[in-house]
Amino acid sequence: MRPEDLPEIRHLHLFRDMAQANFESLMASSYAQIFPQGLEMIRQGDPADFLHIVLEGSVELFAQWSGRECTMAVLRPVSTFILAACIRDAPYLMSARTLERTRIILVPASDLRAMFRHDTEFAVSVINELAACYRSVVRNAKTLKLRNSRERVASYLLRQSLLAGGVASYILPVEKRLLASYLGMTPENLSRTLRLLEADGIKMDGARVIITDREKLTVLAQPDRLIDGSDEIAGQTGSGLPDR
Amino acid sequence: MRPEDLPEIRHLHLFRDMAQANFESLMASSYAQIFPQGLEMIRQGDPADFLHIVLEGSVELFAQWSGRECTMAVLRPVSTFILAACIRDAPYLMSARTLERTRIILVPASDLRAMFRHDTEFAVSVINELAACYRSVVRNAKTLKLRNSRERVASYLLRQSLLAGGVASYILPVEKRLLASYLGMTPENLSRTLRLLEADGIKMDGARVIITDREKLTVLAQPDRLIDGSDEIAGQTGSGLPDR
DNA sequence: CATTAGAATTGACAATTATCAAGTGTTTGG
DNA sequence: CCAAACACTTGATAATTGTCAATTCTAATG
Repeated sequence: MRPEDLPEIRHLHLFRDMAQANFESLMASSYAQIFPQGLEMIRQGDPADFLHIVLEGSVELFAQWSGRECTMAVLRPVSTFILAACIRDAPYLMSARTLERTRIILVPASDLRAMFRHDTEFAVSVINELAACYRSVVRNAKTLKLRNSRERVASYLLRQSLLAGGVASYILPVEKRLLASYLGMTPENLSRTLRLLEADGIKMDGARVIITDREKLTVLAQPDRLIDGSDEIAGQTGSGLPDR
Repeated sequence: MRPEDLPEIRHLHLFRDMAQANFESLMASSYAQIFPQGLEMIRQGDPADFLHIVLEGSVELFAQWSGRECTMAVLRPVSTFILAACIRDAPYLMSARTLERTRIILVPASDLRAMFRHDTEFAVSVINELAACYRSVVRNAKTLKLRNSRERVASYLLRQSLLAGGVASYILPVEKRLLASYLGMTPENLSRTLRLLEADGIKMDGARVIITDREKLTVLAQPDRLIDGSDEIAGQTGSGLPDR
């Protein structure tokens, strides 16, 4: 692991509050690895031996069943993944593959489990992290069950704009076929839906999204902080989403 | 709270391992409440002030958006709910209503948050509980995205049979319209699907499910421990589901 | 026991979404 | 720069799922 990695990892909520000595001990047993693009680094069902931290590149979490697969999330630096499997010492529920050349830190799950018994501040951080992850998946399930595909696309586009600071135009952060899978639809359906949304305030130009009529898009997307928001730190207002 | 409630609560994984004095302290600030049938006891968006424990009756967790609603889970004794919202001191993401007359213990969220900083064993229990909840929602999201409604129904029916010990016949634990919403479909669609599944090894008689051809149903349902399983305690085999 | 409200079913139909196939565009590696 | 691979789009069609309306069934209540 490079020495310049440590501060970046240390800044993560998960590691921010633990004692320095404990952080160093955890990092001492961890190591970095670089994966080429398109490598399936985690296969669902395998035992969870390492907490993963993305430092560079990007990673797709996906699930498979009966010959089908779907994208569950895309992770970018700096973030951790598959914490829950590590904690429960259980098989991964999702697979992971790199979307580009990616540098990952691997933290042994057993050290992790030992550490939160030893360092209360770290335990509290793990609790907060897991609670946030849980709520994030619940939001996801809500969008899948309550919105149809057109509404999911519209709210996704609006949310991305807000995440980028309310800009009127931005580049999609992922390929469209991957976005389609993430949103629970086929690439063909996404393609047609994006076209149809040109009547509702957006315009596509390749991977560029241009919001031409935010009011109209908002009426369709009905953004909701209990779905599209994220758990902000107390005191921050966050996404600028309405209460309901 | 009744004195006979305490052992039941104490047996929950969440409270099993904490110091007795701490458990008593937590319970001392908690109180019981009885709700009539059909009462909306939690409204999504409200601040999370109490961890809830169902002691008698049953509770539906549901989500609302834009005039629609869907069932997210049904809880029965003895179990806790909305732990994550309490921990993050954030608004509830789901609403809750009683499905029958229900007795609930309310544990103040602030006491809860103070307690896991104070009692390491409790912190570890919270970590394990949250990780299990997270994995449970991920399984849910997987079934929604990877299976069509027929497959969701089939795997639900098979799973319930296995949970009841592999019985060939059992009563549905919830009303069909609620089951439909839980499975992400309309009551009409569920009704028709159940009828169609009579060609695939099941037979319905009111709320009774009769599995007439387990092999055939299994071929359709393709049960998968990474979706239909639950995080068993190490050493136990659990649901009897295949690895893939 | 009769009444009634709500659950469940069924049919007809509409909307949504997926599939298949063909083609266009874009990127990448030799 | 060219060729190949792959993403994306579009059209035609099929499958799935939802909606609306009308019964039938079931369970709770007075």
